[in-house]
Amino acid sequence: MDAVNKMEVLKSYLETKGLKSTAQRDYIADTFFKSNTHISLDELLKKVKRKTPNIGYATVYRTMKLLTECGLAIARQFGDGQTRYENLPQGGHHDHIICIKCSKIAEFHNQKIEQLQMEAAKKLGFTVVNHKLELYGYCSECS
Amino acid sequence: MDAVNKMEVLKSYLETKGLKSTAQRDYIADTFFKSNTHISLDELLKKVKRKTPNIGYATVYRTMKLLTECGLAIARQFGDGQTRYENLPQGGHHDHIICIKCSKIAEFHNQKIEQLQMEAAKKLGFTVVNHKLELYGYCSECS
DNA sequence: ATTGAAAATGAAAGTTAATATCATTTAGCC
DNA sequence: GGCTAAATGATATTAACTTTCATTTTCAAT
Repeated sequence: MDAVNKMEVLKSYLETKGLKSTAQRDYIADTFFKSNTHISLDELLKKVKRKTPNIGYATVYRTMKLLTECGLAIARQFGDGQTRYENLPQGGHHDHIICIKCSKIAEFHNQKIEQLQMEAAKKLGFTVVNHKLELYGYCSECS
Repeated sequence: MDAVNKMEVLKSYLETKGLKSTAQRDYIADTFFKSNTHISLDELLKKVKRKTPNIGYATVYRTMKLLTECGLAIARQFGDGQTRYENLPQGGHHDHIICIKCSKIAEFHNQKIEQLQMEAAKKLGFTVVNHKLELYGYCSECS
């Protein structure tokens, strides 16, 4: 799903909820959808303010809350005390590795790990539908 | 590793760091080691205050920071805005698989998965010191 | 056992991020 | 265009975490 499609999903979500659409919210959402990192509210606000300096923190906060609510964003906490919002990746699911010193986040995907997960779950009688895998360590610059 | 062993690990950690041992810290640590849930600072403070009402929040905070530092506790955030501390389970590290219908939690451990994690991290220049793996799905009774 | 330096404590203050409030503005239906 | 509900932006509040500081305690060296 690309940014344009996501905007459409958002639009129809607003309609079903009887909410109004505004230039600010659209711009915040669009900026978020075009970002490819795990972005915090402050970072997103800064980005948005470049073109629209009068947008307030509260509006960014409320927009991200809305996007999280309708599944277009995922709120994540990596332990540095800040909530980061994950834009649903184009290539589907991925896992994270987080530097415990500088908080840098890298992404990876390993099919074999996922297969082993399924097998481990099966042994316990479970059927996996989703998972969360986070590695914590030191990045090349901090080790 | 049981509570007694953990106290010993803590003690030797304090020694190597040149830190002093105190009744308060020992009691907080012991209380934590004997807990089996993911406990928050407030909860732990409350527990500790039952027998030692004059212990302060800051001391609990500092003790848990210390335990996290030396690997005897793991700080986790489940998205409710509170940090919870996980007591290292007796059987060593394990991962969780959670039933999304009945919330049953099973535990498993797979050495091969951990190895693949290390490898994936290495490719990205990271050194792993810790990880978090949670599978979500249906247990045998709910599937 | 006494002493002195370094660390620990507890209370309180400071910090940070998240959330709520409120007066004003805006969207969208009539 | 006018009306009503929602949105906005600034600010205030809250909650959790972290630091500060005066006092107390530990422990190693007498």
